[in-house]
Amino acid sequence: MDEAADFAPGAPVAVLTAEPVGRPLDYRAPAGGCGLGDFVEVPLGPRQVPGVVWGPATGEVPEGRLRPVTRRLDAAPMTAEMRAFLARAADYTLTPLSAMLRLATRAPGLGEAPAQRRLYRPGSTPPARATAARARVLAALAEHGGAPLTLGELCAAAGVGAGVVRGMVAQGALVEEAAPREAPYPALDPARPGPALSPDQAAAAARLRAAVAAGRYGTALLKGVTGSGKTEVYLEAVAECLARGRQALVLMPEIALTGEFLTRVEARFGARPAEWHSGLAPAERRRLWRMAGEGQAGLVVGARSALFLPFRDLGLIVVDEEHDPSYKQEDGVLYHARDMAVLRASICGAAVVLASATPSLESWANARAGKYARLDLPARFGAAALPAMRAVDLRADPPAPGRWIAPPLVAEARDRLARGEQVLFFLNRRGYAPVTLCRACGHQIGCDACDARMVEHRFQRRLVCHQCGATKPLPEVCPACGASGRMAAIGPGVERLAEEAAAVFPEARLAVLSSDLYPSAQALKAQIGAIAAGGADVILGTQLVAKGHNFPLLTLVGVIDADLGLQGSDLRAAERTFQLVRQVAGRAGRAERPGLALIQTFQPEHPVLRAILSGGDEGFWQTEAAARAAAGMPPYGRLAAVILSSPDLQAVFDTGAELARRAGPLRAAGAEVWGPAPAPIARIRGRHRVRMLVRAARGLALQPLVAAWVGGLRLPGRLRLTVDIDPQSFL
DNA sequence: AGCACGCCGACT
DNA sequence: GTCGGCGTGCTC
Repeated sequence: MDEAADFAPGAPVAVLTAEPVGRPLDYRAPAGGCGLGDFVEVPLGPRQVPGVVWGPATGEVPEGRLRPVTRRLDAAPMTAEMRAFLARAADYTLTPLSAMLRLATRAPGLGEAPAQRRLYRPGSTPPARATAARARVLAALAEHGGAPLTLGELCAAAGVGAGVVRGMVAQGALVEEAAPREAPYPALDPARPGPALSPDQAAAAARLRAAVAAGRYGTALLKGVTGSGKTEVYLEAVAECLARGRQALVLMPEIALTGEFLTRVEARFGARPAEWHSGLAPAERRRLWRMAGEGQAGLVVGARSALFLPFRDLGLIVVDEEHDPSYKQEDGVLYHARDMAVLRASICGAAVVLASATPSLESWANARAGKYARLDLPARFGAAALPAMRAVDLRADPPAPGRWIAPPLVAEARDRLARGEQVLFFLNRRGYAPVTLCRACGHQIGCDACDARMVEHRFQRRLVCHQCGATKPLPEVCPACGASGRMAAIGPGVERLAEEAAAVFPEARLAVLSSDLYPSAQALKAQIGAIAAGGADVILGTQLVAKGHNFPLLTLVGVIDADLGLQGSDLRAAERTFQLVRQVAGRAGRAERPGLALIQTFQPEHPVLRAILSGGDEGFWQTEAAARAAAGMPPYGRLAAVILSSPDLQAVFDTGAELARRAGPLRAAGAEVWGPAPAPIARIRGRHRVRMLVRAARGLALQPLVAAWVGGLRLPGRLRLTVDIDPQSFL
């Protein structure tokens, strides 16, 4: 424990806590001294809070006034690499260092000694009086192959009371031993033979293995269409990493973390990996956090926050579905998990694999520029071919009024259903209807706290605000003009589509996959599993169906409104639509049966639709890249957004104007500054919002400029200022 | 984040 | 005269 004490007892040290102080504070080293990275407990005002020994004292406060560190905590010290990662991530995202530490210490009971539990195994002496109960206890233990059991397990297995066990311990027939509650994860065996790989897969796997074996930073973009076997390929990289005794991390969009992937890992390595996501029980969270820190968790599969686990020796990070927008954390600390993965890997000498069928333009451009290696898996693995894709021109084949599934799609679906195959209708809109308006006066029901229309959710029988989650009942009487019974649902949501599907396909079993219809991620995953096993004929889904789920019986995908994402002026509208429609279409025909995707649109001649339909990926990316480069937009230029919000409208605009006045140094450095302008959603949760946007050339060090710009400002009252470096969403 | 300090209006 | 509203600022 007391190896390398960098600071002698009483020596001044800087300790970083997760408190909003933001920076390390000076303390005196505790009795026994402490080392860099040690987890400690320090007094802060009237409280005791956990922290990390961050470095030599800053000297901001005279030594005589320093309070001592209370104690060292029983946790593996934070590695120098982890500290460097947090510091660089804080600088990059313009986030206080303390907030980064909070991300990295999301484990309950950090400071407490690891919980122990008592285990029982047979002792050397046989029971003095061999009663039936005592014999059952020994038999129960023998049945478990000699592995020790807890008191509860043993009593249940033997059908005896705790008294029997206690008596046997007293006379030496049983031995009681303490074991850490936090058991290591079962070791994965990288030497097990992997599956047979196609020549393309084998070639890609060999390159990834070599990259991991090199033991230093490098990023590869692994591009392969749905079903091309990307997972098998990057699991070979995982195998290489494990064989070298280093840890591996596979990141997935939270919703894509299903049992299917864990089962594949088990088949490959003989044991399941450790899992990290927001739904984890506190004890499990603590166990994984500690095991990662002790190097005991060889492979962790997790959502984006797993990036901040205290890995001892991380050799590989895989970012699966790397284009997925959910990798960008949009509240609290604003970071992009893909970018932070590359940052962490570059610091700790790990390989990165970015896997996707439809890479982000950022990654595509980095590969083209030679910053990333590029590996393509062209063919689908196995018998299936890519789904055929056709447009349904809604101008020529419109659905009946009040309906949204056009006749060609209905006909095709009937055929598939008659053959016992599954059909998916995709509409990226939760709820029943996006707009509720009064037929008498035209009033639309909006949220009281947000500048947004409320969406009818018919299953819930309420109107829901998709910005703040507020709900209210559907009014019988128009709140504006008082007309009764004139409120009308306008436009389709996935629930309304289900209603239509039930009418058009009365025999079919329907399943609606929308995140709001399930109480927990667990329930949603169970439903996805049931559907994959054939528990439904027609699936109505929002975008979550695009995220890597495999439905073997599915042969027809109908995209109800491909124009939906193209309407806004969002920088990434084209890219997002391309990725989403391609991903959804890729759900069709994974098994032996050929798939078909029908894409409903009013503008089949639109370049994005043409690119989707033609399958000309490279052409699409080149066109998109050229347009972004011409506009100086990411990835060929850099953006930073500043969002001001306050309940006080005047304060928001005044501060925006003040910021605009102070933008001189930014402009002098070559950046453009736009705004202040009301945000597209000008009010959320009662807070008015104003945006400013900074654009700069890629070579410009944007963060220091923005930090100086924003930092000099005195913020009145309840006004909040958020800086979003590399913004993805422009709401 | 807490928790103090502090400076103005409504009561005993 | 005092109680208490929460705006402002500090925590080593």
